[in-house]
Parts: sequence; C-alpha cells; structure tokens
Amino acid sequence: MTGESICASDYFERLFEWALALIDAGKAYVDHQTFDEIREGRGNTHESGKESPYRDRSPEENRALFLQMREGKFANGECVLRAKIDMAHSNLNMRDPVIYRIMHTEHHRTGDTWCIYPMYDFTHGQSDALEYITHSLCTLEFEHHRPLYEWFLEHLPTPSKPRQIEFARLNLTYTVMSKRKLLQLVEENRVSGWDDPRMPTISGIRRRGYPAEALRNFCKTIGITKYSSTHDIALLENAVRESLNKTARRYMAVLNPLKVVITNYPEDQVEEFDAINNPEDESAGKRKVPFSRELYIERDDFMLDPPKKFFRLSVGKEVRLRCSYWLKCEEAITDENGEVIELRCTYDPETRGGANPSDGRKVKATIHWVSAAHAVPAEVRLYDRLFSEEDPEAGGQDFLDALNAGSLTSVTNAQLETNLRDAAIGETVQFERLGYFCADQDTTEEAVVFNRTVSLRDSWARAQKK
RNA sequence: AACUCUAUGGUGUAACGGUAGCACAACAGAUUUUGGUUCUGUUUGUCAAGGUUCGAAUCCUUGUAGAGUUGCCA
Repeated sequence: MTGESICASDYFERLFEWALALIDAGKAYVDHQTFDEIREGRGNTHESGKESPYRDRSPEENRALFLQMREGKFANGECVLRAKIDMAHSNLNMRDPVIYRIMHTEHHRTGDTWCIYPMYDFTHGQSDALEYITHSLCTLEFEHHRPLYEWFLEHLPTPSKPRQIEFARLNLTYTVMSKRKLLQLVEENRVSGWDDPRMPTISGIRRRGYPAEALRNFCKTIGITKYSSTHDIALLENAVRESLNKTARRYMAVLNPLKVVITNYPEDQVEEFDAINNPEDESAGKRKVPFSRELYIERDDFMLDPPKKFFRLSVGKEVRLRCSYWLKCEEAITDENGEVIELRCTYDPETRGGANPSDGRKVKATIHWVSAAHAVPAEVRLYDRLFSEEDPEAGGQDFLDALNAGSLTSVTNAQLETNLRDAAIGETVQFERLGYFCADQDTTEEAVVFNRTVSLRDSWARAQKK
C-alpha cells in the first residue's frame, strides 16, 4: 500500500487498450441496438437471450467503430461495446454484458479526455489485478458478477489473478447503515451532520470517541460470513468499554451538581490528594486533585428517603469521597418546594486519602466529587442510541418514526475536575462511575464540551429497573 | 415471478463426517477506595422432514425462512 488513493480513472487508458485487445481477439463487439433492444434481447432467468444482429461484425470493423466511439463520432446511447460471451448463459451478467458506453460528460478527474467510459464490471477485476490485490473483498450483491470478473481476468493479459470474495454487509441493531437513509438524517437535520456522534459513520464514531482498537476487536469477533445477520450493538459497546478500560485516564466529573459544605473543614484550606490515573495501567501514574470546604457531588448520590439497598449518601449516613476523606451527611437543606439544594456534612480527618479509620467503621460506597472553587464548568452531551427500536424498519414502518427522541441530552452545568481543563480534543477519558467521555471539537477557551462515548455498566441502575 | 446465496442459544461466531465450543447479553455469587474492572458459576442452540453412513451441524433431496440479482449504476 502506498497510502495514496488510486482511482479507476487512473487506469482508463489501460482499460481502453484491453478493450481493443478483446475486440482483436473476436471477444467484443460494437452493438448499435437501442437501450431497450439490448434489454429485451437479454431475456430473463427462464428464457435465454437473443443474439444481437451486430454480434458477428469483424474485429476490423469493431476496432474502427470503437475508435470512432472514443473520438466522439457517436451520440450518447447510439452504440456500446459488448463482451461476446454467451447469450444463453444462466447468469444474466454473462449474456454479452455492456463494457463501454458513450457519455459525453466531463469526468471529475479526467476532465474531457474521454467520452466513453468503462462499466464497473470491466474495471473491478482489472484494477485489482493491476494493484496485485490477492483477495478482493466486496458485498454479497456482487456474487452474480464473479463469473464475469473471472472471465475478464481469463481473457486479458493481466499482471496478476485476484480473487473476488463476497461477504454480507454489516448490520447493527438500533441504527441504520444505508447511505441513502443516513443522508436523509443529515438533510432533514435529524442529526447535526455526517460527524454527529450518533451517526455510524467513521467521522461520527471518531467524534463519539470510539477507539480504533475497539472497532478492530469488534470486527474480529463478528467475523466475515455470507449470512445476512444483524449484530447486537451491545457487542460494539462492549468492545469500546474493554478497550477504553485499559487505556482511558480516570477523572472525576459531576454532571448534576449538588453542593456540599463540610462544616468542620477550615474555610480557607486547600489540600491536594493523589489520584490514580488508571488502575489498569500503573504507568499512567498519578495526578493531584484539590480538595476544599465546598464541594459538588452527584445529585443521584444523595437521597432524602433512600431504599434499603442504597449505599450512597443520605442524612446520617457516611460514604467515602474518592481518594480524600470519609464524609457524613448531617443535614439536608431544602428550598420551598422540598428540593434539596445543599448538604451540610462533616468529614473525619483520620480517613485522609480515603483510608479506613482505626475504629473499624465500614462504608459501603465511594462517591466522586469536585472542589467547587476549582471546578471547570462544562457542557456534556449525553448520547444514546439513535433509534429506540432494534430494527428501525420493523414491520415496514418509516425508520424516522423509530428515532429515539432522547438520543441526545445536553447537560450545560456540569462541573469537572480542574485537570480536565486542558483535555486534548478527541481524547477519551473516563469520568469515574459515569462512563467514557470524549473532548469535543466544539470546545473553546470559554466552554469545555465533552461527548459521552458510552456509559459504564451500571448494575445499580439495572437493579432499580426491576 | 425466476435465478443465486444463506440458515448453529436472546445476538453473533467456531467445530478434517467423530465430545456442539467461544464472545456478548441475561441471571447468581466473590473481590473491590469506581454499584466500574476482575474472578467463579448458571440458563438457553444445530430451521423442518426424509435419505446416505458404524456415526451428520457438516454430504444428498424436498420444504420453510431470510438476503441478493434481474441497469448503457456501483
């Protein structure tokens, strides 16, 4: 691989010569039948085709005619060059397929050098051969074309003999993969563009923060088959989590902040604690996280009236603040609507760094937090599946009807750990206990933006649903 | 409609004609300074009916279901 992109148009001259070679060998002819005559003459799967009245033109006459085609002596559709194979062949593609047609149009790469253009079938195998491709992979719809692919390789002096292998296209649950439908989503502004993080496009997936390694592993596990199957998107998400778990740095971020005041912590004191960047990778090292009297914790981590399996904070209960201190809630302050607006808590100086106290007290949960004075405000875009149904077209319904209205929830008042201020665009990190998040290109000096790549597995949320 | 291809747990994917295995999902438990990770265990399968064979997921026939094709598109 050279890395340069190569186009079939780079081979137009060679293909033209090969077409002449076919003519000289009596294996191609110029057909002056009309479009409809050719179609009718082809017959169908239970009726063999009829030979064209121009089929037996001499190689000399065909050569002269074909050169005239190139010179622009004919109008569009006036004649075509056909391979002379077998009008009774059971495969319709082998019934003298058209290999060159006249098109008086400019080409985006070759300009106006050509007014005749080769058909896909006359280009595919030859291009592969010129590039010394051994296994030419394509999708199932080209299966019927393989005999033709091979026929050209057999009758042309190609430098190599590639092999075409077809496999089923990749389908995923909760999304659509067809270009036509994706285009519609873009044009109707159902998504923000081709690189919307919900789109199953390369740019979308990249912006979502899916690592290339995860995609490779996913492809490895789904394999290549001829069975048209639909892969569970959970398998992809699993590959993403698996990859990110090993590589993503951990940070603390509060998406839905609830203010905490630690009444027994000195007003102006700031401590810095060591936090492990990645427990799965010691070489990722540690970082400093500032701690102070006023913090934000996740609103979901406090309940006024908790169910019995709720291990997090409630009035009178104690939890561990990740890598800092144990925290006990003394009082919840509510507004006139009964909404909790602030927590009054105390900390235990003996539990510095989150260590267990000497009296043997136990705590069942560790929660994340952010020092209010040091927090970086951010916008966090919570992406979910684009469609709310496994098969958006089940029962023949319009796929747009299955769009998931909640596929994007934007949180504008998130509070991030101060270290996240300088996250590189495109870097995917873990917000501890929440999920993996990717710094988005919309980030500016003033506003930090993160996209949720995928959430962490949440067995608590799952248990709640039951 | 015809022709071509395909069919293995809930979703996928393996198994020279010789013990149906693996991943994900689900469920249960252990560990845990992330209700994450990790570990252990459990549940569920060869589309149907015939045939060949000592022996069939595998080979043959028929049926059923799904996909693809029937452009001077790619």
